[in-house]
Amino acid sequence: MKKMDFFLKVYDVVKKVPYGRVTTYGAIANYLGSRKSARTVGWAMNSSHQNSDIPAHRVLNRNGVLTGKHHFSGTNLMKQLLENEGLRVVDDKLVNFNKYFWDPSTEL
DNA sequence: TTTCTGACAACAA
DNA sequence: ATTGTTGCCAGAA
Repeated sequence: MKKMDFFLKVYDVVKKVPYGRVTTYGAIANYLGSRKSARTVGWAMNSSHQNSDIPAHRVLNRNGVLTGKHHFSGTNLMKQLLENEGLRVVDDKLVNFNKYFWDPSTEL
């Protein structure tokens, strides 16, 4: 296993998130083996911005809140992307989050 | 090299 | 229920 194994796994999982679905940092971290590495998942996303085609807008925190929206190009780009996939966002939070939640541990 | 921080989340008090 | 601390990994100072 290489050093950046964690990053690669994160990328891989995020890229497999189906259209119109979302997942969380914790879910990915848990799938990778450690639920506490959720932070690192977010870090991977930050890095992914300049590396690959990662749908980072589909990754939210456990509350379904667009925590990382501020890191996107615009202020509401992340929100727009989600709405573009048929989702609904109110007050930087995904509506029916539980319904759209895609857990790699369960569905992959 | 040591220390701090960061798109989070769980546990303790 | 709310607040504070701890764990995880990688990068910057």
